[in-house]
Amino acid sequence: MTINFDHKTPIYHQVARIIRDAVAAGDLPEGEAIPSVRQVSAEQGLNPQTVLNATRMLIDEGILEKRRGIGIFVKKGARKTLLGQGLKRFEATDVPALVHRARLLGLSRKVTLDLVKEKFEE
Amino acid sequence: MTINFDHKTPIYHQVARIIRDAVAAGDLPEGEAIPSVRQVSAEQGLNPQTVLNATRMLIDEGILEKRRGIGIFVKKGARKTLLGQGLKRFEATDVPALVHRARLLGLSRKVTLDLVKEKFEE
Amino acid sequence: MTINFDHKTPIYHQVARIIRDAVAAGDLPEGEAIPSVRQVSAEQGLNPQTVLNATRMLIDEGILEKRRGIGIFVKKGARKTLLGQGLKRFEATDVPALVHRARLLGLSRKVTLDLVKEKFEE
Amino acid sequence: MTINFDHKTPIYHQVARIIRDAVAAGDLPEGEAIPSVRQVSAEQGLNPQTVLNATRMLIDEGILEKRRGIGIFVKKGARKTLLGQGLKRFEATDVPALVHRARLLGLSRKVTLDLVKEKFEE
DNA sequence: GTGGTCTAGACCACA
DNA sequence: GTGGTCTAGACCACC
Repeated sequence: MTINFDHKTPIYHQVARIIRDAVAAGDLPEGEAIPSVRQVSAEQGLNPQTVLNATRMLIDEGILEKRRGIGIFVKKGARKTLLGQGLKRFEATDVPALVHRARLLGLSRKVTLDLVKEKFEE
Repeated sequence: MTINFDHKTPIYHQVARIIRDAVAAGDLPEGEAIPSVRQVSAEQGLNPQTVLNATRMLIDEGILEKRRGIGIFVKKGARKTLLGQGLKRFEATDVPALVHRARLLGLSRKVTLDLVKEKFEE
Repeated sequence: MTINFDHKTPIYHQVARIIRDAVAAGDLPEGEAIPSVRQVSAEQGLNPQTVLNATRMLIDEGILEKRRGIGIFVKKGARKTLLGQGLKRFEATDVPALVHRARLLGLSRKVTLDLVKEKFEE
Repeated sequence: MTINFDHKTPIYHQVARIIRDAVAAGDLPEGEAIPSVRQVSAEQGLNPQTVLNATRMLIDEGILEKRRGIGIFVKKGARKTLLGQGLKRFEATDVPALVHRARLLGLSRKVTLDLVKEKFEE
């Protein structure tokens, strides 16, 4: 769990990404509570507001849900939601972006595929 | 040459990107002057400072160079620099990021390669 | 901390110089935040942009680093970097330039050394 | 005779420096005409105005003199003037600046003198 | 004509 | 609170 403070990407995005990955990987099981905002902010040296921003983002995305007075929980079906969103984004954004860049660089289809294949085998 | 004022990426980044692409594509030949800051700012309805921000960025990157009192020129070797940087980034960052995401989604090598291949053929 | 508004060297260069010297002297310790852009601009009667120009310069030089939403900090190793750069410049540029000028003026080695020695003792 | 177009120092300063050095070295003898503005600007790819700026500067300094309709000449006593100015500047500006920098770097008198001595012997 | 610098004042995202 | 970006408008040195 590493936060990059000088990075261009906002810290609350980084926190949200870490939580998302933990849910997708099953480290934060569905239906269970996530660590409290207070705890996370203290452990990581973050402003509580920043951590709250991250959870708010994930609640909006339908990954987490707040139960008043108790805590924040991983929503039922969160993993499925995450994987679905991820796949959609992968097909509609990530792959096209890669192909676009490959074309700008003048790379052939074969060279590009070889690079991806090679990386996959590492 | 279109600037998106609503987009969250800073205008001067967009301008820099446009110039970079024009240099990489050879539309702005090496050794030649680029349009003056004032001309661009007038044409695009931008503040000269904003355009200057973009050129400063590209000068720092070694793509452009100033000649006192005359204007801003495309540096010799700029295309090579750009393509080199781009290729390096493609191999070291873009492809690994794609593969990483594919793995998180549980996509097989074959499925991923098919998605890329398909996009390439569009 | 004095800014000379009449001097021909840009104000933001003067500000950068002041910060550099403060870091080199240890007045701004490594890892600590420097005074905020707004504070400095208010105290010195400068435009925030002008102060920002100086900090941008020093960030590019690797002396300072930003932490999102918190402030600008003296980078670890900044003093060493500064003194290293300074010494390198002193040996490779300043001393040769002095000797070159002495030779153009037809000054002997002894006379030159005496001038330096004398100045040192003031 | 090399002009650095991207250098921070103005081109007309560079031109003036070249002429000054040529006079001091005797390559442009006192009483003789210097190459015409037109010729220099054509040969070096400079704006005539730029070359004029340099000569005007040197006329102000008492190094050159204009003879209407004939050309620009090296003034009698120019070498002496140059060497005098140079010596004055050397003592009052160059040496103190070097010593100041040495002190900022924490260099002792001995180390500094050794550096100068060493450079002198090259 | 070119870019360089500075000011004043505004709005925004982030912590 | 922090810095980031943008605009409008001014003056300057340089070529």
